[in-house]
Order: sequence, then C-alpha cells, then structure tokens
Amino acid sequence: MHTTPKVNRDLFEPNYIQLVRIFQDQISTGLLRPGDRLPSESQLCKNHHISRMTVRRAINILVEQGFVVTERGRGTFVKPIQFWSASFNLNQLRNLLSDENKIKIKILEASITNANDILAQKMKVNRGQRLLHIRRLILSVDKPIIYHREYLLYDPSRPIVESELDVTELKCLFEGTSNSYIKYGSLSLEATVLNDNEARILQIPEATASLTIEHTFFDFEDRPISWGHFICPGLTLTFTTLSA
Amino acid sequence: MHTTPKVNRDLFEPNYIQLVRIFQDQISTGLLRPGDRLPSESQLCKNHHISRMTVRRAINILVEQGFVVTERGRGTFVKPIQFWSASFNLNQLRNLLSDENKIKIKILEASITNANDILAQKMKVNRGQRLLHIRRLILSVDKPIIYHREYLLYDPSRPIVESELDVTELKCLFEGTSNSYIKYGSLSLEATVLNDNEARILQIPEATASLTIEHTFFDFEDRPISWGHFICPGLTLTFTTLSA
DNA sequence: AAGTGGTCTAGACCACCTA
DNA sequence: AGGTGGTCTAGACCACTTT
Repeated sequence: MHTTPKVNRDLFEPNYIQLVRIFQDQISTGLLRPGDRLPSESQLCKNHHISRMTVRRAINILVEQGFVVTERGRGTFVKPIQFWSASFNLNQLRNLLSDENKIKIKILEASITNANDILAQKMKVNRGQRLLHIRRLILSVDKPIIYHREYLLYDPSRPIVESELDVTELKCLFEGTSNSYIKYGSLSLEATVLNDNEARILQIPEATASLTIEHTFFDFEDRPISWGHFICPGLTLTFTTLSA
Repeated sequence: MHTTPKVNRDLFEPNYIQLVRIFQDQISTGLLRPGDRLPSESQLCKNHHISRMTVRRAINILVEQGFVVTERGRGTFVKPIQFWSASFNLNQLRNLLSDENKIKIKILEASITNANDILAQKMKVNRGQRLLHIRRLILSVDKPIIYHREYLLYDPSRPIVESELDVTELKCLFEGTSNSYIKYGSLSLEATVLNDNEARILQIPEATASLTIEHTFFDFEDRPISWGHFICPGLTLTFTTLSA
C-alpha cells in the first residue's frame, strides 16, 4: 500500500495546480482508470487540508481538460478516451512562419478586379463590385512553401490598400498584434490536388496532395472583408494532436 | 448614453454565466474592441452586486475562451483576433458517423501478418511480430465514404480479437463508451492523393484529394496497440472553425 | 437522511504595476 | 501608495442522487 501525494502549501506552485497534477498523474499512470470515481470534494478538502473552492477549482480544470466528468449527486469520474476530443490547431503553421530570418513573403500580384458570381456570394457584395486581388508566395529559405490567394473589399474610405499590400498585414494576422479591422474569421480546411498553375508557382510536381485553408475575415459590422486560400502542399503542414 | 446590462440574481442562469454573456455580447457587437480594458474586478463587484469570486469565475472563462487576457497589476484586456486560436475538431466526422440507420461498417479483410520494418517501428515491436490486420469500409446509405486500415497488437493473452473484429469496437471508440484497453491516442492529419487501390475500394476516381487521419492508440502501459489510417476522400470531411 | 456536486459570499493576504 | 489581478479560506444554501 502506498499513499497518494498531498498538496504542499510551502511550494511556489499554487495548491489547485498541485491537485490537478496529482490527478493527471494518477490517471496517466493508470492508477485511476476510466469510470473510476475520484474522492468526493469534501474528502479532498480533509485529505489535503485545503478549502472546498480550491478543490473545485482543480476539478473544474480537469473537467475542461477532458480528464473527468462531474455528475451532480453522484460524484466525479474519470472519462474514457474519446476520439472526438482531439482537435487540431494551427500551431504548426505558426511555428513554420515564426522564424523571421527564414521566412520571406513575395507579392506575386496586386490588382483590382470585378466580383464574379462566386466572389459576390463569398464577399456578400454585388456582382461587378471592385475587389482587391492579392497573390502572395511565402518562402522559407528561398523555397516556396505556401501560396496565398486573397480577395479584399476595396473601400476607398478606408486607406488600407497600402498596409494590406504590405507584408506586415499578413504578419499582424499571424501575431495577433494588429489593431485591425478584423473582428473574427471563419476557417475551413480541406484536401486538394494542386493544379498545374499552383504546382508551377510552388515549384513542385503537379497533382501533389495539398491542404487548403480557406478563410473569410469579417469586420466589426460582420461584413466579409477578406476571402482567400492558403495552399500548403504535401507535408509542409500536418496536424498532430492527442486524444485523451 | 446607455447603460450596460446587469447581472440579475433572480434568473435561473448563474450569475457568472450572465456576466460572461454580457462581455461576450459587448465584444461581439464591437462595444468593446481589442485592446480595451474591462472594468476592474472590484468595480464589477460593486456594479453588479456580486462577490469577487463570482467575477473572477466569469473572467477566467473569458480567458479560457480566448476573448480576453489578464495582466497582473494592469487589468484585463480584450484580445485581438489570433489566426492561431482556431482549432479544428472531429465533430463533423462524429456527426457523419452518428446516424446509426445510415451507417454500415463492412470488414474487407481480417488477417494475421508479420511486422515489416515500418510496422515494427510504428508499433514498437520486433520485426516479424504477428499483427492483426483489419481493413474496413464505412458506408453511408450503402455508399462508401471512409476506408480504414488498422494494425493491432495480436496478444493471445487478451481475448480481444473477437471484439475488435466486431464493428462495435470502432463504434465504442467513437462514442467513448468503451471500457477499453486504450489510454490515449495520437492523431495526425495530412492531405493525400488516392492510389488506384483506394480509389477502387471507395468507388471514386483515382487521384482524388483525400484527408488521411493517421492514428496510434496506446494502452495503459504506453505501448502502441493499434496503428492505422482513416482515409476520407474529397469533401466527405472538411473542417470548419472560427477564429475569435 | 446523508452524501454529492453547483453556486455564492465576504472577507484575507500576496505579487505586480503605475503613479 | 493605491490599484490591479492571483490565491485561498470557512462558511452558506441549493439541486440532485443514493440508501
């Protein structure tokens, strides 16, 4: 028989974090298995000599992290693995683009076009509306890795053309430092096969598999102000995650 | 001038949830913009006649949801949009497979094979180790939508062969109801192009773009017990998300 | 009735930042 | 020094489940 660790009030680490870690460890070592009940909150208070709010805080974190579920009147239970709990985030893309020294952004085209039917629908404007069209190539150590096509609302009352042409606009988006016009975005991820034009631009064989991230960004009046695609060929971008 | 809404103690909705919603509304309507400072916690206590802990609870939720950031000694501020904050989850896949009436799972093959170099590495076993190989086709209204290849540790001491062959094993994973041997999984998402075999099995043209989810599942001793791929062609699977 | 988790209070002390 | 967020306490009442 061995005793479980106790919260130590003398450490720098807050008590509730210590308690979270204690349970994470017990779950990951299999000491606590899916379906097992955790000690009740009042028991934990006594065992660790901490208050109820501190215990609840720890348990809430475990709930958010997906390790346990609470059932009122019954107790708190270790959750079984759920395939769905996995989620893919864009951190790999972030890391890819974060190395300032390696990354260059080349403007391939910047022109004014008139909205066709698709654009009119996507940007919620009338057909024929003037739109700014920008095509960029993102290079890492002078090797093309991502191709970006974007259509922007061309609003003469907003002097954004300069800044949007600039590389910084894209970087701001990445870094979240922009005090920009963007309230939120809608992203969509799908698999595509490069056409000959895209393949030539990216300097890789045609018909290569590619991940395409379609984005629409909205301003504070909920109007779309940007619609475009990041085209990330082959293995420049893979998503990895844990399902716990 | 108009006054902001106040927490109402008489509603069914908990006070902290009400406060969360108040700020979510103010942010989404643009009343609070990125960089703006929220009222201090003590001010919120006075304004809404609620205790500090209740205020802090609401703010913690806003932090977790990515709407605000706190800075000790300075205040709480509305966060600008971050492209990276977006994350893609597997709910669409879940929905796709949740309709019991439409979905059928067909076992294409179940055989014992010996591990080659790749399998030996992926499953952390010796070369030549016997592995269970299962190929499944997932159909929706009798139309193939997902092709699944999987290699399983063949452990005679565990009588899992029956259950793993069974369709339920896959379903359990999806539903998280399994009291299974799986502690956690590692998932990886990439774009692929269907080869002729896959295309034939899925009854779609060759060279179609496809999303492939590679998975490795581990038991409670952290040994890989399953390695495989879900192959989701074309637009059967697209990920959508918001970046706020 | 007894035990569980859910919400909430009215304080306290601390570390940090700004002035 | 005064304000900010970060941690924590020792209670309280409630809704719910089990015995």
